[in-house]
Order: sequence, then C-alpha cells, then structure tokens
Amino acid sequence: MISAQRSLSSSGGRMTPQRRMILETLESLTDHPTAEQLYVVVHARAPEINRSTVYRTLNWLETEGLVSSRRFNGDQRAGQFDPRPACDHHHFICTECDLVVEFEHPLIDTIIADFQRDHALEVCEASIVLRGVCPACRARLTQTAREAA
Amino acid sequence: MISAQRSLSSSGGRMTPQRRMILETLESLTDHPTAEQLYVVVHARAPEINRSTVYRTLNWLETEGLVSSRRFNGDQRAGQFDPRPACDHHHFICTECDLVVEFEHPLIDTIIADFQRDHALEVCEASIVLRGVCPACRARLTQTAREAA
DNA sequence: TTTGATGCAAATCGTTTGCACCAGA
DNA sequence: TCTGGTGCAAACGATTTGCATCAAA
Repeated sequence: MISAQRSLSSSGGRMTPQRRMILETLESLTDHPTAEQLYVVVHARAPEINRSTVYRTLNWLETEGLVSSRRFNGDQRAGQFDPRPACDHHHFICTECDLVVEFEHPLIDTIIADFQRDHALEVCEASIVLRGVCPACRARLTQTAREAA
Repeated sequence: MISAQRSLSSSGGRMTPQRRMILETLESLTDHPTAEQLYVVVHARAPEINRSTVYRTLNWLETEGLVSSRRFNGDQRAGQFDPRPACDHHHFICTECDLVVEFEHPLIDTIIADFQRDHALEVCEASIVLRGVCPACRARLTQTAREAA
C-alpha cells in the first residue's frame, strides 16, 4: 500500500485535490487497473477530474517509484498500474479471466546472482510472471469441454 | 529459431510469398524487433508488402505459438516480437540501451512448483525479466558522472 | 472453385502534448 | 508571487479493420 501523503509531500511534486483523489482511488482498488479503469472510478466520484490528469498523475507516481506499470501480456493494449513498486513482488495471471495473484519467492535472488556471475551484467530489478488458469476458469473450461462431447 | 516451412504448412494457415518473406526476415534478425522495425526491413526487400500484412502475419504466428510478443518495459509503446515461443527462455534488458540477453535457469521450475503448491493455481508458462545496466552503458554512465563532478 | 490472404485507407485505441488558465507552496 | 498542475482539445503512435481484389489449396 502507498503511504501517500507522507511519501509524496517529501518528494518533488505538489499535493493537489486531484492527485489526492486519484491516489486514494488507486489505493482503494485491489487489482491492477488500467489508466482508463482508474479514470472511470475517479471520474464517477469527481467528474471535474480530467483523463489527462489521471495519466499525468500515474506517470508522476511512477517516476517517484510509488507505482509501477505492467504489461503482463505481450498483446494487450493498455498498461496496467500496480499500486506498489516494481521490485518487491511477482505475479501470476490467469489467462482466462486476468485474475492477478501476487507472490514472493526467495530463489529469485539465487537466479539473479547466478545470472550476474555468468554474464557480467548488473541486475537492479527482477520480475517473474507466471501465466496459467485459476480454479474457477479451470472448472468452467472442463465443464464446457464436457458439454461439447 | 523457427523451422518455418514445416511448422507452418502443417498448421491452419496458407503459405504465401509475403508470409515466407516476413518469416525469413524475422529469423534473420538476431534481436527482438517491433512490428515496425520488422516492416522496415521487409519493405526494403519487398516494397509491395504492406504494413498490415506484417501485423497480421505476426498475430497469426503468435496464435500458432511460433513467436511471442513481449513488453519488457511497462511504459514502452510498441510490442517486441521474440522469434521463439514464450515458454522456454527468459530475458535481461539493459534499461539504458534496450540490449536483450536471453538466458535459462533451472530454478524457475522450483519456483513454479512452490507457487502451485501454495496457491492451488495451475501454471502453464513462466517468464523472468531482469532489468539492469550492461557494461557499455555502465562505463558511459560513470564517465558522464565523472565529467559532471 | 472456394476460402483465406492482401493492399489500401480509414478507423480505433491508448496515451501524450500545446496552450491558456488556475492554484499550491 | 511564481512555479507547477489542470482542463480541454487536438495530435500522436501503434495497431486493427472494412472492403474490394487476388491467389493458394
């Protein structure tokens, strides 16, 4: 979760009502919304807030390191915003319903260390994306397959 | 590398001169080109091939599982195409020059197994993205920093 | 012959930007 | 006050699509 007020007031930008509202909305959402999805919620609550402001605020938050943008799927159009920094967790995505599950795993550090040793490249960030099918979608899929047979 | 002729003739689509040219060009490139970059090369060799055809061919190849599209960076606009399936290798990206280095690591299987056990979710694909700085860019950066001081 | 692929241009989608105005520090 | 943020609309880049034509199987 972002500790919005504090982190932000100590950094470069100004705290405005629009930014506060966008931040509060982002924190209230449990998933990884696109800019448009976030805009829809923000706009419903505060119709005077413009779409550009949402985009600008998200970009600003990303440069501040408070959120990270993701593209879990190579062919998806819109970026999704993760209300946490990029560096400290990984993701599972259901290919059917886009459910996102976050996780951590200590072995990533071993992988990074091995890679750096083998390739003489300096790694500063790592992310794992797992893709698969969640139980609900699995049930639906097998049900559909059974009906077809 | 794609074994183009064989894999494709056995699958759904038709082999046309355009598709052959696009495939050969994609195989000849060693990096992970965007659709536009690929189009430029293809178009230089065969000016009659249209941009739409490149996009359509890439989408088709992806549904056939012969290439995979990537978005290594959350905020980058264009998708990059990897002339290999998504499942069998991982990537390091230099944040300065976009150099891509591919690698494999056996521990990913342990991570997948642990995740599946802990979350009761079925994983069918995994990819690791490491981000960092390559030696050339590191040298340039430290040089620039030294000059500034 | 028939179905699917192509070229072209226009449309679409997600995102950014120029500019005049406004407000937080 | 003055720098930086906002709303608006227009621009933009990447990608897709409708349609008439064409060619692989």
